[in-house]
Amino acid sequence: MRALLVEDNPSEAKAIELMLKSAGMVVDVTNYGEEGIEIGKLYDYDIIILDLMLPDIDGFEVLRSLRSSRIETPILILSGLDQPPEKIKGFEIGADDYLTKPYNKDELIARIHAIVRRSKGHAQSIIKTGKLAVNLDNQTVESDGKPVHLTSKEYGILELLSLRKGSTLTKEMFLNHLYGGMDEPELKIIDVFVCKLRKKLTKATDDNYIHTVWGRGYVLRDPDAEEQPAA
Amino acid sequence: MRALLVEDNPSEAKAIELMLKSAGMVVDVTNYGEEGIEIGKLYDYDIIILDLMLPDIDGFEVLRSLRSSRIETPILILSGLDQPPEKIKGFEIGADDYLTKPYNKDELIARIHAIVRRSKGHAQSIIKTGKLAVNLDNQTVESDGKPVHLTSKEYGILELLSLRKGSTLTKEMFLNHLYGGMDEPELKIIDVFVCKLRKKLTKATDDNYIHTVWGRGYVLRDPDAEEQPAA
DNA sequence: GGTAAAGGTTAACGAAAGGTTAATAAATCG
DNA sequence: CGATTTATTAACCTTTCGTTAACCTTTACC
Repeated sequence: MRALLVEDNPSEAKAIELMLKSAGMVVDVTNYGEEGIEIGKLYDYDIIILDLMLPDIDGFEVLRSLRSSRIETPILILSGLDQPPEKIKGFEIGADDYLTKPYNKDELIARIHAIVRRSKGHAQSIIKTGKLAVNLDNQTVESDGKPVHLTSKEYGILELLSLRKGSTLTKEMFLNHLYGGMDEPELKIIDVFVCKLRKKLTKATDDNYIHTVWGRGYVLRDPDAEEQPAA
Repeated sequence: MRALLVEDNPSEAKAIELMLKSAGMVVDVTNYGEEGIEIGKLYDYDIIILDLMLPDIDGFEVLRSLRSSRIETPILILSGLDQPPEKIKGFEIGADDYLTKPYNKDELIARIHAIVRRSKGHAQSIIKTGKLAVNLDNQTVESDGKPVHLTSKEYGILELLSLRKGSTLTKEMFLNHLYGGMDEPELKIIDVFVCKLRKKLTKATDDNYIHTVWGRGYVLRDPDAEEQPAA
């Protein structure tokens, strides 16, 4: 999961960044609203966390600007103010959730998980595909109840496949989901992780869940499913 | 599907080109309005995507020039301006749709698909012919609900046949639909793909959909249909 | 703080899929 | 029948994918 944090206060930013990373997220941080707009448009984040109190631009401006650029990324607003008018204003122009400081870590993480899940059309935080069960909250995977150990990148691949199961995802999308900032490795790394992941999954399930779509990417599909309307 | 993109800003052009290609289109790009007019007349595109803000010529001039040359290719206009007078002016002289920047990728692709479909007289994005169902949006084919795997060129042949089913299409038309720019292979390749495609389709349907019109080309026809009024 | 283990990354190479050409066989027309 | 067009197959080349091993980086633990 890839997140963008827009927070002007550096120490506050660092604190939140650590919270997010401890929950397994890939996090990009900016202390400037303008920059937030810029890179928010540039990359495809799973969520943008936005502090309302920015020095150069009002947080609402960032939100409005992103939305008017048709950026559909879910946005969670953080705020010290608990003023109802502000709150309502924020929701109206398209924020997906609103959290008032001080908030606690677990609540922040839980809300983020819920927003991202719902934005991809999943009501539950456990996504089941055949014998596989991917738990988005604690980033674990089970096969028929037995835990499957995955490394964090392997999990990242499976997470994206699960969130968008049934559709073909390009390697670029995986790269985008797995890495933050500018230091992306080579595309080829995705092949390697898919290979490792497949090996672990077939060992655990005796089935093949990840299908290759030549020249396009990969799809997650339930091998027991009757019919596939195609993606 | 073959598209011509006329966009003066090179980085913008590259971005859009990638979007279109990721949706499986064959794309030619030009950064100049004059050139857009020229190659727009020369080749038979399924759609022309036109940015209004060109350095040498006004986008409307391109549009007007193409239309006055009896080029009926559907044209989608992109624009940074959201001024109603401009908009109306654009539609009046024959644009088929109008999209204001910034737009999002899915919307752009969806509109293009819709325009091309309608320009060939199809209301739905799934074209059914006997047991065959060709899904133009995700480029998949089904026979009685079962997926038929086609390579991208094979699909390209069937796509054009479906879009213009009932009419005889020359090999040149297929070549034109399948390849962009100047690097077209030999005409003969169409025979080869039609052969491969037929083989897959008869295997999947036990029927013959693609008929040869000697000396002219190929037609897609429903084998169960009574009578054919000729193309 | 040093060291082993685990994870991440790159490089390399063979396998597979797709695209193209060329060659040959079959069909159609005059 | 001969000329031309089409059908089919095989061979070839290119791109993409799968897999492994080696190498580097981070983490965890003593």
